[in-house]
Amino acid sequence: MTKGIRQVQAEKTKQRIFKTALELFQKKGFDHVTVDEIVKKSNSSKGAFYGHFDSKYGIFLEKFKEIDTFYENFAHTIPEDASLKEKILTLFQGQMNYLEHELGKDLMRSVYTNGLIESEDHFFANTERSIYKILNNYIKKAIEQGELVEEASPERLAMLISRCMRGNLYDWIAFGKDFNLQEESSQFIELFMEGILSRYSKK
Amino acid sequence: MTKGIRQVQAEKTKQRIFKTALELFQKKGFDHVTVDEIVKKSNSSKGAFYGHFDSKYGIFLEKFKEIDTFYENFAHTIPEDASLKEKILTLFQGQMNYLEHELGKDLMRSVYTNGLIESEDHFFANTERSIYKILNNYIKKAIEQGELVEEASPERLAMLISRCMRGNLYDWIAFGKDFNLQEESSQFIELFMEGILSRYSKK
DNA sequence: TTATTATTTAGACTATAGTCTATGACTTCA
DNA sequence: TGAAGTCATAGACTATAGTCTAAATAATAA
Repeated sequence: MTKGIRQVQAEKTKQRIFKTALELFQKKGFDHVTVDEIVKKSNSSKGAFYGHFDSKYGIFLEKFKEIDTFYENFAHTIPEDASLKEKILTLFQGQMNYLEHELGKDLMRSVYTNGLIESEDHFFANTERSIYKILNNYIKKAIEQGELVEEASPERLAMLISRCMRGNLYDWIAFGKDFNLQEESSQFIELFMEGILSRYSKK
Repeated sequence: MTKGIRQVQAEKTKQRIFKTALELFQKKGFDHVTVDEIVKKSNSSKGAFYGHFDSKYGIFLEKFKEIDTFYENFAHTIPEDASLKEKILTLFQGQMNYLEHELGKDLMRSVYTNGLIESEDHFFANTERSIYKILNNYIKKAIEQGELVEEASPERLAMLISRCMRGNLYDWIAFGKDFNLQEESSQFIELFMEGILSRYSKK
């Protein structure tokens, strides 16, 4: 079943809006770009814009979804036989590096602001599925291999660990330039993993 | 030096706006109350409103500052001779209980959204001075009494611990009704403290 | 092929946060 | 005591995110 002319046209419009918007955001910062401006520069219209995206934030969310691809690729580069702690530290470093340098603070600010908006579907529950899966697998494997006791709940621990990520990212966005994301989050997760191990490892 | 009629009048106006706004927020939720509505119902004006508050959020921030009083009172109720872990767990519980039941999720949502806005002065650095001081004192005392090694930096650990608070509060706001704030943050901080102790205590 | 329906887009319109300026009333100081 | 300055407030105005309706045209059915 081939795509009709219409769908192709619509997709083109969407991409035009998307690219123009990201360019403008990059150049002037999210808050200094208006929807009217995006629409004008991309030769489209409000109708088209809101037909394709839920909001100005929506543009970012679209971009943010690329993170899933990153996670999946990155997870493959971590050796299977590393310890749970090593795996998670490496994942943290890779993630923070990616978020800081590929996506950037402005985009992350939008993502985190958006996460706070009241809505039925839990934002992070949807957007970060990949990371939960990866964490889950690591923990399950650690239990199977006797690194952690049976009582440790993978879902629960994955949630707590991902919360560490959010805490560090929040502070990075909130505390501004003096905050070294890589350094801070490494230290943080190392302490937290220490706690998990001291509680849940078969000593 | 007594206050002139003007200052008294201005303070009255401010309080009228403040109370009316909080009432309306309570009744209809932050997002469903307009500044025009607040101004009209409080028999004041836009000029007065923005003369007294920076923004609609500003109202909340004003209320949020009361938290300092809470911290100071609460800290006194914790026995001096408790262990560091006990002190911090108790503080967490008290704080989360206060935030959930006294200030409420809507207000906290505003505070956390506001914390993400780009600005020179670090929002949490200013608003949460009290909590840093309290945490700092606890940790210093723990070092003095030999609970923790000398190398532990009170400022650093206080920052990390307060980050745990922010992480849990963020998730509470983001993940909606299924999130038990008390339970979640107790578990979280317990693991984190375990990590701190396993790293920094003179075993 | 023609008629009907659905989709995409244009752009006017609405809602609302925040700005700006004028005004009048207190305060200060000669 | 009155002139000059300052402060608090009113409310019109601006900026901009998001809604709504209609028009154009592709897809589908008869």
